[in-house]
Amino acid sequence: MKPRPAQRPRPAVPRCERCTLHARCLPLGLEFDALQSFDDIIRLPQALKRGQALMRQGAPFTSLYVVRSGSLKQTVAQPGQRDQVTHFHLPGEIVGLDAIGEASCHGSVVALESAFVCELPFTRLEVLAERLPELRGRLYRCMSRELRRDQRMMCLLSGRTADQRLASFLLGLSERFSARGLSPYRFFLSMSRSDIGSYLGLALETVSRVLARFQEQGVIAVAGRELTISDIAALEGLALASAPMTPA
Amino acid sequence: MKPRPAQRPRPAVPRCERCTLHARCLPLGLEFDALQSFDDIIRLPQALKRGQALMRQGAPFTSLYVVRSGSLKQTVAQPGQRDQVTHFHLPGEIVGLDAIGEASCHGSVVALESAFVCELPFTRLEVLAERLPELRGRLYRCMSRELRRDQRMMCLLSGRTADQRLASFLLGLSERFSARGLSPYRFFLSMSRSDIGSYLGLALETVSRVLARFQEQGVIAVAGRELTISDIAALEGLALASAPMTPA
DNA sequence: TGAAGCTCTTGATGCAGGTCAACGGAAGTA
DNA sequence: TACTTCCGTTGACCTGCATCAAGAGCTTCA
Repeated sequence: MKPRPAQRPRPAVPRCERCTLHARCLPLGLEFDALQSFDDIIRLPQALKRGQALMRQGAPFTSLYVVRSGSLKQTVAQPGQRDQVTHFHLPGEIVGLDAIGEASCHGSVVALESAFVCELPFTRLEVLAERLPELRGRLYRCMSRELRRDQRMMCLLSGRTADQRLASFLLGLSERFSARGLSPYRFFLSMSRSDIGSYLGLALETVSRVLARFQEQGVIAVAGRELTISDIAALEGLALASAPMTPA
Repeated sequence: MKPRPAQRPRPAVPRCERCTLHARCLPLGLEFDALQSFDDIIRLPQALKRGQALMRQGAPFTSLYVVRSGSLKQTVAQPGQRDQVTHFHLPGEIVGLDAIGEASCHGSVVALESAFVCELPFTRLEVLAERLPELRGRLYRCMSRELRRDQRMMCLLSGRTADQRLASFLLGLSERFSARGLSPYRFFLSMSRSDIGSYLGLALETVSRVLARFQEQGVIAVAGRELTISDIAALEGLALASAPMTPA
């Protein structure tokens, strides 16, 4: 028998611990030793170029991935329709939770810009979770959070106006960026208007128009894909209020 | 110290095993012994009357529930808007997965008709999952399946016509009933038109009109809440095709 | 340098479905 | 039995957004 090929010399400090995303990532809360074990099962960060696929719908499911930098979109092919964007994945977020227990990937995931991802082979993750209750809990919580996020999305898609959808979308991005230590007011939209439209259930023209209108109203400033939120309170108002709402 | 109050005499055959839903429920695949332990942590089935709440949004989260009979709806309160229906729970389905890792319930869950539910105190479930890898896997898989279901819902809500939404909804119900050994062609809608509308992002009037039209077309027959699918192939067609679609 | 893609914007038009309104039937209740 | 409330249906109207279309920057590549 050959020696285990994946056996790597352990660094003195776990690599995860030195990762800038550590505070936001799956292994958060693991003890030193546990973190070492976790480190051992991670496959070295993979680089993805813009447009490159991380997984393809229907391909065998083997691993979860954590976004380390860059961003990706998840799409599902619709029979007889255009593909639909179901998620945008930002740094620190986990890709593939929706394929657990399935043989194959549920959607395709493509890089929107240059990106790095860490691979977590799922069977090894399961084995590790066997002895690390902390890790198990983290996994459950990640999935549960994802469920809540999807539900919020369902609420958004069901019976909200284009303005509300866009406003919520921008606020959501702002929150996610700021949680990762980036500016909540100024960020880059790595996705196209068409992607945003697909995600929000709007035509790309509508996305463009609404952004233009928000800009006219002085709520945001857009220049191509560079976005600045000028008046976050107003944006929050737009996300909630139906246009001519009579405040109770 | 008092003896453990929850200690009940174990029946010779686990109660779960005798449950008609066993083949569809969480403990599926557990060994005899594991099933006994599982049995031990279940709280006796609770009866709910129509309109009675199983959990309220914001209340402390303590337990998962499995629907044993009847049906429930989950709603989330929207700031300044009408409550929105996010799920219908049928027998064999688990309620509360979206609250795991949270202190409080994410939505309210109300019985749509007389119903029975089994309560699974979550902390005890976690302890049990510690020694039952099978159970852990089941839980992951349930959550993952839920994620996929929500995603399908998001796709449905985003850019599908009222006809497609209704058709998919009815097919989904049909499938879920048939998976539980009930007729896929004839079932009772325990939810109101308004609930369906809220769930599908449509006005209740639209739900009513579309159902009427489906009936005219001979695809279904509706009498109040009694529904019959007369032509399931046609219904599947309606679920997919956009009205004047040019098949590529 | 120009041609061929793109992505994005902006304008004009039409329709699916929301909203308002009125009514009939069923179920609960006094 | 009548009274109230809720639910479902149907009609009329109107609006938000999709769709179609044209053109303007931007890359990319030969």
